[in-house]
Amino acid sequence: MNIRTLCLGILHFGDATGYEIRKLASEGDFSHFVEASFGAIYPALTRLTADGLVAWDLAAGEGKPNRKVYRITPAGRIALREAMYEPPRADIFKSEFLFLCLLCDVVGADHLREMIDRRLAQHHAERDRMLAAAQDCDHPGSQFAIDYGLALAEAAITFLERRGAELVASARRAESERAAVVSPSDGAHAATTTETGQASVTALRN
Amino acid sequence: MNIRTLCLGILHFGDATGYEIRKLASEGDFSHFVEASFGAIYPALTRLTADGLVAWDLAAGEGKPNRKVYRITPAGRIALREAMYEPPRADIFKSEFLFLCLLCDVVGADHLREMIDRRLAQHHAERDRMLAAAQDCDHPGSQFAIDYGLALAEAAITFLERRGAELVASARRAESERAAVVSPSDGAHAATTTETGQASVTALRN
DNA sequence: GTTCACATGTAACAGGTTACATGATTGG
DNA sequence: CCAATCATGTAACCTGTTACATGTGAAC
Repeated sequence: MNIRTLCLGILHFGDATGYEIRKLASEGDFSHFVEASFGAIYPALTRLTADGLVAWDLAAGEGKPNRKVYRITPAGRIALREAMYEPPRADIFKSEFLFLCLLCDVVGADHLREMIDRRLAQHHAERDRMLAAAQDCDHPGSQFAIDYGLALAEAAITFLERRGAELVASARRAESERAAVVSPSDGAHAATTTETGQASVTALRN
Repeated sequence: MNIRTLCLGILHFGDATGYEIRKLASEGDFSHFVEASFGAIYPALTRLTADGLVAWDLAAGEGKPNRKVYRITPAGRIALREAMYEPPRADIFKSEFLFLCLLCDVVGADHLREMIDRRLAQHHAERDRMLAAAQDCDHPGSQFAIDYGLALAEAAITFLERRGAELVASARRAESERAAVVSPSDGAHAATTTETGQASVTALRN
């Protein structure tokens, strides 16, 4: 699904500016399963306007200039409906965090624990946000989507709380094994890192 | 996280060809939280080779030619470790399916039900796959990642089974309301669609 | 004999991100 | 007065996808 369809979907629920659309998509009710940045939204709206699927009015807000309030046109509603009849693509779930967990034996146990705690905190925060959103919401679709996100967040929290410590323990084990092999005494580890590390520092960036 | 890091992570667990890496990333144990295609992996491996982070040997397999078996180098291990110490990006969850649910009142209830059933079937299939993978796996990180995926799949299945019918019912309601407003008698719906639809057909593609 | 799985790679292209550029208003 | 929020937009860049091009061996 492209950004244009996303914009149409958001505008289906009510008029909005590009700024507001981005906010809804990255902080609001839509944020749990879509993504959008300014650089993607503004061009999308321009093109939707050219195609006649949306239109805008300049709102003479209190002093705030250049507020383009977009609305979906009848043609836009039809295009949206059509898009919704194309088979949805498979859900995409990308998790660098899980990748880190998978590679638990290449990082220190302390780092791993910190990452797990941080993720847990994020999930908690997100859950609270969704819980609040679920309250003032009576639209069936939104309710469904929020509750779905809530159910997944709940599951993630439960899992991490139950199994996180276990993973950290195994990382701790790997760590001490590594230390035992590389250097019977302490301190030699850093040396091993710099030895071959010269070429690889930040090699994976850009 | 870029594809190069992904390749390093996979090679950390053992040597593999580009073909195998893609398979692991899109069907194997890694597939639940990463994504990669041939067009991304082969260039990534070429560059990793140039950077000295991986190396390859031509395997003279039984008749099969040109099998480049890649392995991670010591410098590669260090780069991987370094990459794992960068704070992981937030998980990305994109779901066209949930977007469809959100817009339940613009599609027909039958279509919605079909989509939900299909998604349910996909989740079931994926769960079975993960269940099988969890069996022959004793590595703590992999076990953790698989069980995480399993927990989320379970939660999604439970939710969809419990709440799917409800959403379909509300779509059904919206549908009949729409029919009542647009055309008291049946059959006029298609006409409404084509009326303004001319310009919007496939307008959202490309 | 043809389809499937294995196997590698390239090139065009689309799509989106990041950073930049700009400016008003509000609240601490 | 400075930071944050509101508000719009552009351009360079990166990254990855899709489709193409090619070839082998095994199984049906």
